[in-house]
Amino acid sequence: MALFIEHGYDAVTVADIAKQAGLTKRSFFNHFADKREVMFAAADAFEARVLDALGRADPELEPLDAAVWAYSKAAEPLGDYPDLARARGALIESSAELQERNLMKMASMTAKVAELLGARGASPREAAFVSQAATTIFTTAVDDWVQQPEHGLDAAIRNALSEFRSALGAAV
Amino acid sequence: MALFIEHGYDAVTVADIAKQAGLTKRSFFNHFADKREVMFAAADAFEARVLDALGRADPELEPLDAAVWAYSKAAEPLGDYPDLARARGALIESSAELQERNLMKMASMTAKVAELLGARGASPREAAFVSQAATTIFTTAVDDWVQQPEHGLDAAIRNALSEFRSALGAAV
DNA sequence: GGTGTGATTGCATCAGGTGCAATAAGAACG
DNA sequence: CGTTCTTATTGCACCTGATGCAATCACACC
Repeated sequence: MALFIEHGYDAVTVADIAKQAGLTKRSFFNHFADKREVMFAAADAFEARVLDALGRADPELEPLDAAVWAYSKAAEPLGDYPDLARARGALIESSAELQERNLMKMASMTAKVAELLGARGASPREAAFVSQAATTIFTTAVDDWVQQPEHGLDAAIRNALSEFRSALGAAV
Repeated sequence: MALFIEHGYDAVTVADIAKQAGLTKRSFFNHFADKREVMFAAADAFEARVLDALGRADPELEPLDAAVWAYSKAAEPLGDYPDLARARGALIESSAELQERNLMKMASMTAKVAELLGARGASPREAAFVSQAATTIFTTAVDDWVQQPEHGLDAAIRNALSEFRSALGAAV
């Protein structure tokens, strides 16, 4: 990430990354499926925490509340490093292929969350809609928080959820 | 698309495509930014129709209804060719890089729709949430329709919108 | 000290993608 | 009809990402 930030994502080659890590290009591809993946190792861990939290969520909670709670819980370790999140976000925004990969990761996580919501009793359709809503709420909250970290990520999530409810409340 | 369907996306090279079209690899890249884009020429045209329709939508409609109406209107020309949509969908699903590109296109269109909803008077936040909802509803409807085309795409959209409302109604 | 296992590497190879300069193909014009 | 201007096509050199395979290195374990 340091290399990417300094020179830009496109300007850094896989050989550069490998050299920085004291390895060869070939070894890089033993650890990461492609150049993009190196930016998403943390995201994979985050997904695991989300799914874990959702599995432990209060069964009484409505699907949307449960999903948002899981995101909130999983995001707790990130809350102390807004600068890191901002740098990562800027990097992703700077490269189309990173944006694509990011969307893919989010979509994949959304699908898995939906599956767990289904296991909690929601219909597949409801689970899919609610999970998509939770993803939207979470990414919106992160964007807000990254720009104004002072109130904390948790508050940003609660705020985004509330705004989502009032935005969709009129229409639904 | 015929080549992709016959041999699979990965197995077909850009040189193959160019040869089939009576051109060279270099000329292919004069027409398409990359190999993936060749699958999304129609999608770009669809986006244009969505934005155009939304511009003409009844100003009295609530944001979500306006957006969904625009998708419905823009999708009319597709309604007669469910087989084509199914083949295209299967192809995209078969390739991770096509999925990524598809998500990117949808995200980009979602952002543009949100902008137009903003121009209709919605707040940026409401516009973003509603536009994301409309995208979810539309893609869900297309999936449904592709599997059971007999009731028509328009009915599938209306149905998905209704299901969205009832799924989010309890939570919102 | 020997052995087995996994990580690392070198190498060859391929496909996607780009910049640049040359050239072919026409359309427009006198 | 011939010229000119524009645009599409091409060839070529070159780079990066990515993969398969075989060799080898490091090292924990017995």
